[in-house]
Amino acid sequence: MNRARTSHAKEQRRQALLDAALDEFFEKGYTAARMDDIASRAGVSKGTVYLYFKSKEQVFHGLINSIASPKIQELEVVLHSAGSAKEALQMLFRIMPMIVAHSPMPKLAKVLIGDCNAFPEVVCHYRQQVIDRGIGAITQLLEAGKRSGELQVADADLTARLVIAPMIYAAIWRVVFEIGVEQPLNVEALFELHDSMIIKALSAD
Amino acid sequence: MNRARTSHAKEQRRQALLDAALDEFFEKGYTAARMDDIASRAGVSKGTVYLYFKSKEQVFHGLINSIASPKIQELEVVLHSAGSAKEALQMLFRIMPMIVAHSPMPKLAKVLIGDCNAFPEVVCHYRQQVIDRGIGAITQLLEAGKRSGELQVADADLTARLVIAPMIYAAIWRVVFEIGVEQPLNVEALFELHDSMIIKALSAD
Amino acid sequence: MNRARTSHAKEQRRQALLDAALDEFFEKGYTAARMDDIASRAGVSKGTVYLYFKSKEQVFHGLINSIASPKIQELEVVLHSAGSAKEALQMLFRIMPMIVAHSPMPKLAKVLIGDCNAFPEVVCHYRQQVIDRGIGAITQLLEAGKRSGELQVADADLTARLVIAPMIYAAIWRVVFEIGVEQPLNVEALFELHDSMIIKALSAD
Amino acid sequence: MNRARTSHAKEQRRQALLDAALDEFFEKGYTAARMDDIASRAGVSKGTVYLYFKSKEQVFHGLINSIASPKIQELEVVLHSAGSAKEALQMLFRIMPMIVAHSPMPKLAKVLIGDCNAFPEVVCHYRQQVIDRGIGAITQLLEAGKRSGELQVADADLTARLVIAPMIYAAIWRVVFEIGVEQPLNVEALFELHDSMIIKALSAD
DNA sequence: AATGAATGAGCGTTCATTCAT
DNA sequence: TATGAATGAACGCTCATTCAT
Repeated sequence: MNRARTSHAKEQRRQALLDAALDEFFEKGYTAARMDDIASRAGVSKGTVYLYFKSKEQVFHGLINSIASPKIQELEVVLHSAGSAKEALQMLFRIMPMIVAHSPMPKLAKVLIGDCNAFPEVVCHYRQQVIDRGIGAITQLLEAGKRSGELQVADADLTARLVIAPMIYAAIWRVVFEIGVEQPLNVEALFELHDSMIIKALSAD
Repeated sequence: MNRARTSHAKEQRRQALLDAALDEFFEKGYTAARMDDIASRAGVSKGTVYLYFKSKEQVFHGLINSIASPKIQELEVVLHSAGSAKEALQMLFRIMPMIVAHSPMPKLAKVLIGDCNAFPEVVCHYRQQVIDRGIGAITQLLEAGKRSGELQVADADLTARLVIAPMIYAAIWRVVFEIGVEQPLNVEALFELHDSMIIKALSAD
Repeated sequence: MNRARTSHAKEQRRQALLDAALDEFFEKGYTAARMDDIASRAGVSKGTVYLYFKSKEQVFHGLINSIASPKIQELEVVLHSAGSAKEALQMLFRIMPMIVAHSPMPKLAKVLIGDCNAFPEVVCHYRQQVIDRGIGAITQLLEAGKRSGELQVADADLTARLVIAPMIYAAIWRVVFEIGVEQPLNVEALFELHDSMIIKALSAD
Repeated sequence: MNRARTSHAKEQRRQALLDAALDEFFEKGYTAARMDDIASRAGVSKGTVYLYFKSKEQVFHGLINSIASPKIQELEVVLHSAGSAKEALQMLFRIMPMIVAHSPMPKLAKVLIGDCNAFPEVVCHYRQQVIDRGIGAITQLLEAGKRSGELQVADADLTARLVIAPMIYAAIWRVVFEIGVEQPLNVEALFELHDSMIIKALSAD
């Protein structure tokens, strides 16, 4: 492979390595993934990986950090831009299938679940920076809906969890059960249904 | 360790090894789990494991088989014993928190998710014998409720998935985010809420 | 297996173990042969072998000792019973194919060759008690024939070696190259030819 | 150990490993030989062996292939270059002691004999490519001598075997009985004697 | 005397990491 | 910066040996 001289080229190569790492970690899990395979998937040789990451563990940390944070900020912005709570929920239910079907989130989730015990700090950090903030944003919108009388919400935090549960379910389903399967889960329809059921369940009588 | 001479004692030891294996696989993942550690967790020496299982892979298969199938049969029986669809759902929502909090299912799920790519046949078999049957049973009860006019169900299969989604969510949550955390998720309350929201969402207007 | 109470029964079982050991050592070599397999081939359990032999090494030694010595004494007797040197040689050439085709010698030779470096004392002992005595006996008969003018012998020791060389060749051939081969070496014919050629080569002009 | 960078240096290192392997297999047998010992005898570490050979078995195959074939072609050429059958035989009897005393053949033969049952395909291949061709070449020269009236040959194939038998004998003798022995077999004299006896035995009356 | 469950040292093999070029 | 040969710790698995019954 020709050399990455500029800092831009280096950043690109670093990203290529992270992409390769995600795929390898996803397919094999952290322990079974081989540095060699990450390297060749990124089109470089084994030693090169160590120019960009100090160790396999650092590749993992780099991977988590590169994916985690940005998405949540987007989410927070989107939810705050909605006029009403129901509108915000509907935006959410339109975003969710996109995340499940067209983002690296399911792969990352699989990796995190599989290797969570090997990286408790990562899990902790991830929970605080991603999960808690995500659930927090939804909790807030539910409480706003409750205050405005728009929604009937008994426990906003638990309700937020029920709101995102199908996303977790669908993400897991995709990465675990849809490897080489002909009939994939209809994610769009699932979230449309979820939308209508949640709206009905939270509507004032 | 004293010897297992009767076939009963041997079966007990086999089970002790499977228990140890579940914990090790759960904590480290299949690849990172060491046969040595499984052995000492079960209180025997390395070589002894191989008296009960031909290989690490066979330990894994033994583990999956020992946990998977029986539970689902129970579920099917329970659901069919209910008088009405709503009653059946309520039984389901009382069972779910038990499964999440007091069965090996969450640990097993974590293992399966983490190592699904290493054992596609296991995943396939598990899906057919456990997942599809579980979702199938719920789908049937929803359709029965629909036929009797008790429930409003647009798509029974997708609805069944939304019914179980919080169980997947809660199971994952427990094993991933509640390692050494002081404030655990209130699973009971979550499923009570899920119960009331699902019932409301499926009720005739 | 029922117990061997009398010392005769014990001796029989010991012999059964040695027979099994010869076959196992022959088929796998000393290192690759498993005590377990020797035991089951003899129809007893693993632990029983250790009632008759202190260790795997002792099984090997027991095996060598049980086969080696007696045969050579027979040979010495036979050769001394002959009227003339040529007669003695002819007896020898009739015995040789029997040894090659119908005695455990080829198997034993294969084992000894394969594991000679692991058991230098055994090899040394075997050479002194079997090989040197065998070659010595033939050397003596050749020298007797030379003294009587019956044979032309330049170097009796080397000639003795040329006399037995085809037996070594045939023994090796059988155990190495005739495993599952349809057309075996015609040992009888080989030694008839050897007989005639040696006689002609050693005859006075 | 410094690195083998050029393909020439790598070929050299591969050869060094094969040399080490021959010695280890010869001394301990295939099963008892340790990859570690092969490595250190070649001056490299354990892992390095696996850069050159996929497995212990492949080391064995590599060893057989590296030694077997070339020698026989030489032999065929040499025998065909002789003016007469007797001349050819004499050349053969001058080559034989060289092979026994100064080639790896005796060591290789010992290894092959000791582990023939573990590698039946190797034995089969070796027999066809080396043994049968070697015996075939000698058979042909004997038949040529017979046709020209130079030699009296009853059965060319069996005679060829008697011609080479002392080489097998001497090779075995060397590797089995001359480990740490002061008085080695006089191989030169043995083959001189064999020469004269064979010539006499095959001469027309 | 016989069994076979248990042990643990030992070996083949893998792979993260290093480093000379 | 990039390479890939070399290393050696680590792990799955085997099997000679022990010992309680």
